[in-house]
Amino acid sequence: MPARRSPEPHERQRDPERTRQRILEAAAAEFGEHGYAGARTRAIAERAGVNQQLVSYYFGGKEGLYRAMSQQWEQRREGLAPPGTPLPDQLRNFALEALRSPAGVRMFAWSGLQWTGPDDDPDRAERSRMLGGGVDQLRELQAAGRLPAEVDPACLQVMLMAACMATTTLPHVIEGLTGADPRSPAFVAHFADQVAVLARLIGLDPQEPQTS
Amino acid sequence: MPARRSPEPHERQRDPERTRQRILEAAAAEFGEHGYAGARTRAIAERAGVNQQLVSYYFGGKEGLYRAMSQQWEQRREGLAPPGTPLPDQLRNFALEALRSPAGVRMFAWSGLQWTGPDDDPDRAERSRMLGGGVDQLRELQAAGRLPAEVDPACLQVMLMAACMATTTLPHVIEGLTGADPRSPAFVAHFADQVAVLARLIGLDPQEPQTS
DNA sequence: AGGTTTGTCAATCACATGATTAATTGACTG
DNA sequence: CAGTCAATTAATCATGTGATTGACAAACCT
Repeated sequence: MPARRSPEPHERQRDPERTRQRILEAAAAEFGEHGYAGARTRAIAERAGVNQQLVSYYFGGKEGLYRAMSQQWEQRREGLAPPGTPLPDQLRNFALEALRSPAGVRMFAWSGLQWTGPDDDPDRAERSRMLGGGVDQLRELQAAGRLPAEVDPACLQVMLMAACMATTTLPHVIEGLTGADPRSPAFVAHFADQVAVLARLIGLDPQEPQTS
Repeated sequence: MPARRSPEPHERQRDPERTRQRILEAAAAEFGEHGYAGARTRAIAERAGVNQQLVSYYFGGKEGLYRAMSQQWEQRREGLAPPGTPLPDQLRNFALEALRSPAGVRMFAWSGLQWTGPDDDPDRAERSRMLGGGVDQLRELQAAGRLPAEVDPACLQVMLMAACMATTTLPHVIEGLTGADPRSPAFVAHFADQVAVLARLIGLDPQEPQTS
């Protein structure tokens, strides 16, 4: 009998960490597809291949699971925009995120509609920390005179983010307007390019290394 | 006793048309706030001040009510963009819609996330009918050489729509970035102006009556 | 090995939800 | 005024839902 002595964590029959992770992944998928109200705890357990009770055991119920998972996603989002990247590319990358982790983008969209106010928003801190950078870049651009004074950088940033998420938030509009499948890799890529084009149109190009 | 003979419809104790309408309005509010899955039939009945059963009586249940109401909203949306209006103003108006009928805009946003495909989309027809105009204007603009060839007019239109809806779809981002209340009339108005500014930045201004 | 803790499961509960049924009330007809 | 139909209500149902309970089994400790 091959009764091994010290099984590697990933081979163990009982691996709480792995189970936790599986539940979180399943939750992201389910919540992403149906939103908080539409998601079913049973469905999450099934997706994860575990017993439903474990959701309560590890996260204290549906709400706790939602919080844990959304927080995890907010943190993951922080690494999304490397500081040095030119804005058009940064935006294109964000638009492409709909391809890399559709569930994450969808969750982000749901959370916007569910948002009720600054209070009871557990992810407020992570979010504002993550979003500061983009606005700063726009402010610099404006200070350099490359953006009209009438532009409010924060608003512009928000509008561009909304634009990037359109394949997720407005698929019905896209389908009705172009006939294309808003979620197909081909279209998302095309759309991401168009976001970059828009950014360039506004004049967010990286300037050639300073003439004066 | 003032037993009047022909009471005006709105004074009658029993007025099916009025009841129908009250239910539809209540439904818009409830569905707008919580989305389809989150909305409660009981809450709709209470808002409307009628018995819950009437929802089934008039609309055949929650789903029927949702369909009826969303269709009504799609139709109402058609009158939103008068043909002659310059694009920047048209966009500003759309952004201001978050003030005039928040429920309508929110419903539109929910429907995007719930959207599963061209099939089982009852409002497809109305939507595409309503959206055609904007893209045409952009195409003309492009044909006139006032918009780079690399721009895909349909995508641009979608991105601008998404931007207009940002006070509704990304309130958490707005709050975290500006500290302002994303739903306050003051901010929505400011944001709508910024949308117009963006439109002008892209060059969607109405051209002064042709020089050549 | 024996006992304790921790991870997992099956079975079940209490409750909210959407729907149904049947009764009631008001309006219109002849 | 009786009778009929439409509008509205109250009471109840079947079911899906998230949560709980208690058994039990694998790992850990000595």
